[in-house]
Amino acid sequence: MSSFQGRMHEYPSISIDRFDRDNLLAKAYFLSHCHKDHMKGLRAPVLKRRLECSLKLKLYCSPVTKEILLTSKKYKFWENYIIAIEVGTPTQISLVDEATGEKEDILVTLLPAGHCPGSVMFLFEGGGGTVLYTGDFRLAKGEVARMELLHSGGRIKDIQSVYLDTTFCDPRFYQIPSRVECLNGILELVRSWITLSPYHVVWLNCKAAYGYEYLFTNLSEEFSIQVHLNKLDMFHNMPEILHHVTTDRSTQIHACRHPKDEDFIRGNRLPCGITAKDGTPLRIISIKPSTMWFGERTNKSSVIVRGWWNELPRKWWSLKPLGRKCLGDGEPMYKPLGKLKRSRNCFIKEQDGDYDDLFDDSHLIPLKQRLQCAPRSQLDEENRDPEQQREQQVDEESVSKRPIYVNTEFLECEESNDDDDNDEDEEDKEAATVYQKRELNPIWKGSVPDLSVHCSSGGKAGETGSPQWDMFFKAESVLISETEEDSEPLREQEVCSQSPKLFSDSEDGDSVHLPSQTSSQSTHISEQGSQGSLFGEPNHIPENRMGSGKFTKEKPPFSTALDVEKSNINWDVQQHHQFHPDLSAALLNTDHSNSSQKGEGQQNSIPVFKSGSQTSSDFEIPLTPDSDLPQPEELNILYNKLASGKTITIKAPKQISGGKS
DNA sequence: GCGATCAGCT
DNA sequence: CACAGCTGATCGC
Repeated sequence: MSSFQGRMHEYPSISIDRFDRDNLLAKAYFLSHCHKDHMKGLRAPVLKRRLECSLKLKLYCSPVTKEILLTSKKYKFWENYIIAIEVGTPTQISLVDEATGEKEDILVTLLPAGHCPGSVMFLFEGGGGTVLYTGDFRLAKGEVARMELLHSGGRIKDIQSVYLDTTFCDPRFYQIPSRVECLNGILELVRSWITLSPYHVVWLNCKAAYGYEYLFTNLSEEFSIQVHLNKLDMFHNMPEILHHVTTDRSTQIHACRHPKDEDFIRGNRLPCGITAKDGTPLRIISIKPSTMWFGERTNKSSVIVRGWWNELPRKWWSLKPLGRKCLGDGEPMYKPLGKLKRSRNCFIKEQDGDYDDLFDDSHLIPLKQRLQCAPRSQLDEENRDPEQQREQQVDEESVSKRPIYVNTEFLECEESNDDDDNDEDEEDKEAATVYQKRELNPIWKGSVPDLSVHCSSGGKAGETGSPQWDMFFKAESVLISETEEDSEPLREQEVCSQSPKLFSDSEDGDSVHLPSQTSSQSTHISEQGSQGSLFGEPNHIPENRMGSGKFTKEKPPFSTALDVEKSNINWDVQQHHQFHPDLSAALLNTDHSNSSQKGEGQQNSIPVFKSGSQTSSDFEIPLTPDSDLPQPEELNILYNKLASGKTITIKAPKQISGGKS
């Protein structure tokens, strides 16, 4: 849940992404995107009543957000109160006090946020100054810098405040792979799986309602296989998406949901209940896209974790991510991080007393967690560690060149509008306040053009260097788990497109009834809906944004926002069915050799398959206390049995007293 | 019956 | 932790 309460200091009469409590008195509403945690109160009867009594009250959002919102019956009553604003089109809005008739004009500009279809940031300009509300956003390095509407007269606009979600402004997310990297990895994994046989299917475990569409469309494009979804109506005016998704269950790529879909997958069934016509059990892997994953572990050796999850007793490891201490008791709040400075490091305290305490309690945070990111000119070049210098070099290659001065509670930064450093000594411009979502999120990174973060952390983030994500994402081999059942080896056959005849549409007792499965839905593409960019593309699409290679054929909507959040994929890959003797025999040898190379020094690692030339297969998850560790001999026996296709019986884990069953 | 809140889960 | 949800229980209207 976003902790932003809906209102900004500068424009307290408008509400953004919150529609309850005090926000009921707003003169205008703004919705950045259609995720539930940004829609609190939006369907409340009290708000509906207020709408009906008002002549002026409107909700402003992007055309795509409007489309999505009105698709839902629960929000249909908004129909006459929504005004869609095209992305990248500064629009004047009058805020009218209906009691007194007082009027205030503000200019609002929607900027592409790259978070999910229709998602935008709001730039407000008016009597209260220029403020930017980012909402949830995901933008590649340099992408904001290219937004012309954040510039004026060749310079960045004087942004007084940035209202920012700092969820991923944390050293733990010291590097998140790009959408392209994640997409490449997923494509290869899916390719390696679905080409094995028509019975090999993929389930995309996508929790959020929107934000994975780029994944669906790229998968569909690459393999000419539409992705199965429960319903498509929200996309009926979005042909770029609609073309790649289907309600026809007879496909090898699924993103369908069911209230108990995890149970379905554990039982080797797809949430939609589809089965192969000839009764052959499907072989399902689940892929769980996750950005949080990249913050949950500091030592990431492999993004792809294959097999074993169901078969080994759970007591052998703990899957809990590393915990994080939380300061205070608290209700997370948006609080000012500090002043965004043009060129100096001096901090101007917010006059509002509510924030005075913010800058006095940085001592609460262990020194190690503090980030002191001084401007380059202030850094002692010789004293910086190699990692720091390396990061500096990386940053220098980017458009953004200016560092931000960061500590745990506030940051100061410099702004540059050009590529040189000529404004080092520039006078202070109007300061900007950056609001952060949680007190523990210390880093603010480049929401304003031409800002970058140069950090040296005392924590672990800087110790291991930046991961090379492309290495993690290479799917070289597949480890397949086993079950007690003996299965007939499958014919390996090329699969280049879906095989509709393969699957049975008849609903057996266990299958799921999906309400909206009409054949017309999967084929009908409306041509009426040119509602702006589905992914909030900038006014101009930078050349070479997508690099080279296999993405050159991508369509524009996906070439502009393919670079940050949801696409950070953790392939929590689970294999949920029978062991394929031939394949596994070959692959298990690989695993075995990897495990052998590890030696005794790393016994608390889960065996995983590694990519490319990497030989280490560490995946460091702490052991559950008092658990037994499988000895190498046991593993050898296990591997050999698996390799030869024998049945393996796993002992039930011991009950740990006091623990959950 | 509905909405709000909370706990629990993924 | 928290991403973006969901379900179920409880309480008040």
